[in-house]
Amino acid sequence: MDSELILKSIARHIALEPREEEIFLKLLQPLKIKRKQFLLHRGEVCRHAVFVNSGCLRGYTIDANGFEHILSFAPTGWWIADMYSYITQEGGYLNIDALEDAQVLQLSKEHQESLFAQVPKFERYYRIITEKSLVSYQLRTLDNLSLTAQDRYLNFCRRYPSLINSIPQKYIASYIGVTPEFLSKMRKDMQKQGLW
Amino acid sequence: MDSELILKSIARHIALEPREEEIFLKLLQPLKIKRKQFLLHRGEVCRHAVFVNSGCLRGYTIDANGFEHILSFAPTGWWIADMYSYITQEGGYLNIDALEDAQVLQLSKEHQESLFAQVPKFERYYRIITEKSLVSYQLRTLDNLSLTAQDRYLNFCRRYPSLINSIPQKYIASYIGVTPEFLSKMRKDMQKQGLW
DNA sequence: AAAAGAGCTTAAGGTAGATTAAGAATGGGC
DNA sequence: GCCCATTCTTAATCTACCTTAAGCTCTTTT
Repeated sequence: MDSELILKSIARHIALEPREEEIFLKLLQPLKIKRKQFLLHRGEVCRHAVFVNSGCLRGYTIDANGFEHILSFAPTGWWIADMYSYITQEGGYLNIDALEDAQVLQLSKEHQESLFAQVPKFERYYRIITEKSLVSYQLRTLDNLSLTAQDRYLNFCRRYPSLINSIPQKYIASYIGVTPEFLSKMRKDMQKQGLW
Repeated sequence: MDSELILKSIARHIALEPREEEIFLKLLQPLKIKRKQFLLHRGEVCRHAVFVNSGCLRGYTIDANGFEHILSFAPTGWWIADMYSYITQEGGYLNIDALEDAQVLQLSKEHQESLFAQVPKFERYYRIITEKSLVSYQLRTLDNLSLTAQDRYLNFCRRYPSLINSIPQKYIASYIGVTPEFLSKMRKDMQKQGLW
């Protein structure tokens, strides 16, 4: 099990003793996922929070007309879960699948609670990363309310530079809230305008 | 200082001993705010998380064209802050003001850290309410991506029934992302359709 | 009680972005 | 190295929502 990346991510927020690292790592369950393979289907209970060691996952819904809407990408070094379902342990609303072959580390809800009991410092770690995630969704909400599709796309490019050339463009369209056709047109317009 | 409401809110997530309650309450600073009075201007550092004991506040931005976009309402019993600024203690992007005369309890960032040091259980409380807030912004993001303005309005009515008749309609328009004129038209259409 | 302001409604005309449909380019699986 | 999938592009048409502007209804102020 490759634990270097996740320990580095944690060390950014709390300091662990070797004993505490060991407790934590024992609670993780490694898993390999193939491209297009699902980790979670809508309606299922999300039993694990998932840390991405390599590859890229996405969380998304399908609306009444069959269109996908991507809530989140999880490239290397990010966590992903259906937070609503993970918190309540009731059926969720997200599908989670892999955009590329991926290796992940899973932390079950029960193991997380056990971790909090054994090493209370982890409450702090999860509080802090949840706060950061909250801020990014707040910014995204304001972007959705106030920006044109073109500005949302430019923001996306700034915030996720690594994804621009590694995932199909249609997924970016689905994340920023436009059709693939319109994103294609925007990109052409931006080239003409010399913005690209 | 009226502390009943905030203690009840906390008791829903963690159990406090009388001694711990006392420590907490001493760190709070009560404040009265008049309608239209500002708690925070864009660009300022958000030094306090604010719990609303009575009244209603809102957090919002103003875009490049001078239009307001409401990120959050904070009616009685809710917390509000510019989370980005509160976390980083750098200049923020939100204005926060009162829609009605209000009484609030302020917890400064320094006092919050002191609270975590003295009563680590509070890490858990803030983790949990941050998780819930995160989930509600995730749902809102998906609503913005997948729903029509009319469905977003119906959702708003379901989620904030107390606000529908207590705040001006133009603020609801600004929250769901339409112009006041269009919300007015939608409501008329919904009456005709018998949806109302 | 008049005046001023703030919020709401109505309606005509405009635009960002969706829909539909077709063809072109890419790329993964065998 | 070929084939079928998937993805991307282009363009015409359509629509949800915006803009502008005017008049109306409440409040609040004087």
